[in-house]
Amino acid sequence: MENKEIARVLSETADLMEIAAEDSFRIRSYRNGATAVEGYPERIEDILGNPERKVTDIPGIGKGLAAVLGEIVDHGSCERRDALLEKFPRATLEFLKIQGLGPKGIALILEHYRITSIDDLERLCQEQKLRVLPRMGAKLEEKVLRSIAQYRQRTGRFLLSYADGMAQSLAETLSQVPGVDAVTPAGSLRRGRETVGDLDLLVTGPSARDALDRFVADPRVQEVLGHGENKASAKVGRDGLQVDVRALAPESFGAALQYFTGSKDHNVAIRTRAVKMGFKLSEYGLFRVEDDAKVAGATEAGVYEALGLPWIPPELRENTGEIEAAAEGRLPELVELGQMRGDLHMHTTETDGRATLLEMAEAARAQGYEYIAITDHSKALAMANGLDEKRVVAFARQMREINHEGIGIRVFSGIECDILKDGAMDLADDALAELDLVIGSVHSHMNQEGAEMTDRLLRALECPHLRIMGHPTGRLLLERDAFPFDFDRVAAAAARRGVWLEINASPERLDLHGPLIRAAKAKGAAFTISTDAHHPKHLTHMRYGVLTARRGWLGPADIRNTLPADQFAAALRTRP
DNA sequence: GCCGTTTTCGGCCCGACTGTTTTCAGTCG
Repeated sequence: MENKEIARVLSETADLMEIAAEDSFRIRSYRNGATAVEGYPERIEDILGNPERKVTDIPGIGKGLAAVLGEIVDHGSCERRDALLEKFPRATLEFLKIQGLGPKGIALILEHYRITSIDDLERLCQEQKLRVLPRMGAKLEEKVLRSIAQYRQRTGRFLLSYADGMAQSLAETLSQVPGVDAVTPAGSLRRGRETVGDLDLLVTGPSARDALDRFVADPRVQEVLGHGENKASAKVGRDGLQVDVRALAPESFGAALQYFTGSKDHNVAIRTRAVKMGFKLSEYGLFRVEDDAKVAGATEAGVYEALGLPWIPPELRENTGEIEAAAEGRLPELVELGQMRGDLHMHTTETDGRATLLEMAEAARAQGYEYIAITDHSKALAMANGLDEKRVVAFARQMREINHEGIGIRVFSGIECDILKDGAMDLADDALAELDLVIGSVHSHMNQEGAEMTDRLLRALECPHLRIMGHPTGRLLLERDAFPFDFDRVAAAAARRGVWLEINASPERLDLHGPLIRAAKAKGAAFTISTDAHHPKHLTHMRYGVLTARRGWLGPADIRNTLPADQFAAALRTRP
C-alpha cells in the first residue's frame, strides 16, 4: 500500500472523529500523522515489514499511530475508522466537502434527521428543515444548496496529475505485454486540461489486443464496463476513473490519435475543413470522397498535412483560433519544459514547507535549474508560522551569505507576502526592500465582492516592491471557484507596473489557466511559471505549469524564468 | 495521540468572519 493511500485513511478517520466530537488533540495527532506519512520518502509498508526499522522514528508517529498504521497496511482500515463508519452513514465524509457544513453542523443534522446521501441533504434544505435546528438558518440552507450544485459539477472529474499518474502506470503495465509496441494517452490528458473526465489509452503493435485482456484483469480495475475485440473500458482505482483502452492498427494510428485527442470542437472544425476539401475524416483515416481512397492516417502529422496544415500541438486544440493560425502559418512557438531555468515559488520548514532550504535547493539543482527563489509565507498566515519583518531581514542576510559561499545553485531571497483585505501588503516596505523577489498572494477574505477584490488587487499592484502576483485567481480545482474580479483590468495594470503574473503549477491550482493567460498576454503582461512546492518532490510539478502555459499560447520569451540567471537577476531589478 | 521531560503528565496555534444570536459557536484559511 502506498503512503498516499495510508495518509488518506488516516485523515478520513480524523474527519469522522471530528464529527463524533472526539478529543481535538487526538484528532490533530491523526492529521499530523497523515501529513508525516504522505511526505515520508520511504514506503511505510516497507518499514513496517522490516524488523530492524521502527515507524516510531518518524516524527509525529508514536506507539498508538504505529499500531494504527499496521492495521491499515494489513487490511486497508483500522478499528476506530470501522467503528465510526458503523455509526455514521456512508456519505458522511462527502458532507464535509459541502461549504458551510463542518463537523459540528453535520453531527447536529445527523442527530435530528436520517439522511444517507447528498440528495437527502439537498431535500432537507429545499424543505427548509435545517432552519429549525439551533444556530442554523435560511442563509445556511441557500449556501448548502449552492455548494451541492458546485459539488455535483465537479464530481466525476479528476486532477490532471492524478489522471497523468494513472496513465503512466497503466501504460507501463500494458507495454510489458509481448507484441505491444506502444501505449499512447490521448484525450484531454494529452491536451493538458487541468481536470480530466476519462482516460483514453491507444495501444499499437502486432498483439495490441492482448493488452485489452491484460487491462481488464488488472488489480486496479474496479468494474469492467465493456470488453470487446478493439476496446475495453473499466472504472479504475478507488475513485473509479473511467479508462478506455483501444487496440489500433498501425495504418490508422495517426487518425485515431487525432480523433481521440479532441477536443470535440477542434475535431468538428477539422472535419468540416476536410469535407470542404473533398475528404472525409474519421478515426480510421482521411479518405478522398470521390474514390474512397485513403490519403492519410498512419501519422497525425500526415493527417494535418493532407489538410494543408502544419501539425497542431494538442494543447492548442480547443478551436479557439488554432486552425486559422495554422492555416496562415502563424502558430506560436510554445515553451518547453527543458527551457525552464528556475523555480520562483517554494516553501521551507521555516513556514509550512516539509523540507529545509538546503534540501529544496539541492532538489532544484538535481532538476537542472540554474536558480530558485525561496518564498515562504508572511506573518498574516499565522497558522503557517509566517515571517515577520525581523525574520525577513535575517533571512535576506542569510541568503547573501549562502550565495557568497556558493551551493551549486543561485538562490534569490523572496517572500510570498499576503495581500491584506484592503490591498496593503502584510510586511513593511523597508523589509520587502531587503529581498530579491516579492510575490504577492491573496490567502484571506476570498469571498469579497468582485469590485472590492478588483480594488484590492489594483492597490497591491501599486506596491513598488511587488514583482509577481501569485496564483492570481485563487481557484482550487474541484474545490473552490476563482474569486470574481475584473481580470482584464488587473492584468492591464500588472503589465503597466511590470508585475509578472504567476502560472502556479501546483496540480490543485493551475492558476492562471489557458484562456486567462491569453487574455493577459493580449494586455501586454509577462509571466512566470512556478511550482509553489512545499516538498522537494513537488518541484516536478513544473511540467503541469508548462502544459498550462502552452494552453495559453506562451513561448519562452513570455516567461521570465526561462532567462539565464544573470539576465533574470537583471530583469528583477528593472522596472518599466 | 504525540512530545518532551520537571520520567508521569501537561501542553498542544489562531484570528476573523458569518449567521445566528443577544454574547457566541462554528467555519474557514
